[in-house]
Amino acid sequence: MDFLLLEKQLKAVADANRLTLLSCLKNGEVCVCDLVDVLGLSQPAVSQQLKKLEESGIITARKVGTWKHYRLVEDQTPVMQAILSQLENKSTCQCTTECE
Amino acid sequence: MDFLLLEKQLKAVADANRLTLLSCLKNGEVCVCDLVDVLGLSQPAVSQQLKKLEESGIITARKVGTWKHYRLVEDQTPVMQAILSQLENKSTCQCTTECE
DNA sequence: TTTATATATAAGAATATACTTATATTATGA
DNA sequence: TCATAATATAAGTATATTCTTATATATAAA
Repeated sequence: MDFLLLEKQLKAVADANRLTLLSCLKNGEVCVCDLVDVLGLSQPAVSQQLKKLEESGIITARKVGTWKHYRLVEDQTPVMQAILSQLENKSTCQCTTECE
Repeated sequence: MDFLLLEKQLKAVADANRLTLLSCLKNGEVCVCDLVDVLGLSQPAVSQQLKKLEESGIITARKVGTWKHYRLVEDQTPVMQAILSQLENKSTCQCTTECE
């Protein structure tokens, strides 16, 4: 694991809101609108947080109509595996809208 | 591991200079003056970085005369163990001054 | 087409972070 | 006790981060 990727991923997760987002995604895909409800921030703020996690290779997304479903990347680094295993599984923020 | 400690430790390590400091400490105790040489920053800057790592429970120190020797805390969290194991062992920055 | 909905991007402001230089503290040794 | 050395703290500045509101984009549905 290279140093720059390690630093980038650590910066991405070193934030309470983004750790909460990851907790929500432990159970599977969640769409942005549900994550907005969980964090209680504006929609653009959540979108920006998700972008940061995506750009560091921790999460990925697929579009379903106008929705966008984010999920954890399957292949996580050892450090990310350790971090994710410490997060509680927030199944409450499961995708509520009917998903394809 | 509680969420707040996790966030605090992640914030502490999410920085290239502080990751480098941890690399230096993997081999054992190092005094501040040697760490200053490694980072190439001012002495106060390094002192502040060390403080941040100490306050999050990752490193600790002992005084030896006017020197202060920092080292990794023995009992690391699983997340910190994973992070530390990814860092290269920078033995170059071993304490050069004769230590007690 | 037009309208509505979900999400992303842009711009700007508030706050946090990480340096710098100057100074304080503490221990040693002359 | 005075001077020196190692480290810490304080204050200020530059930069980065993280929100907000406004606007753009893309899809779906009327």
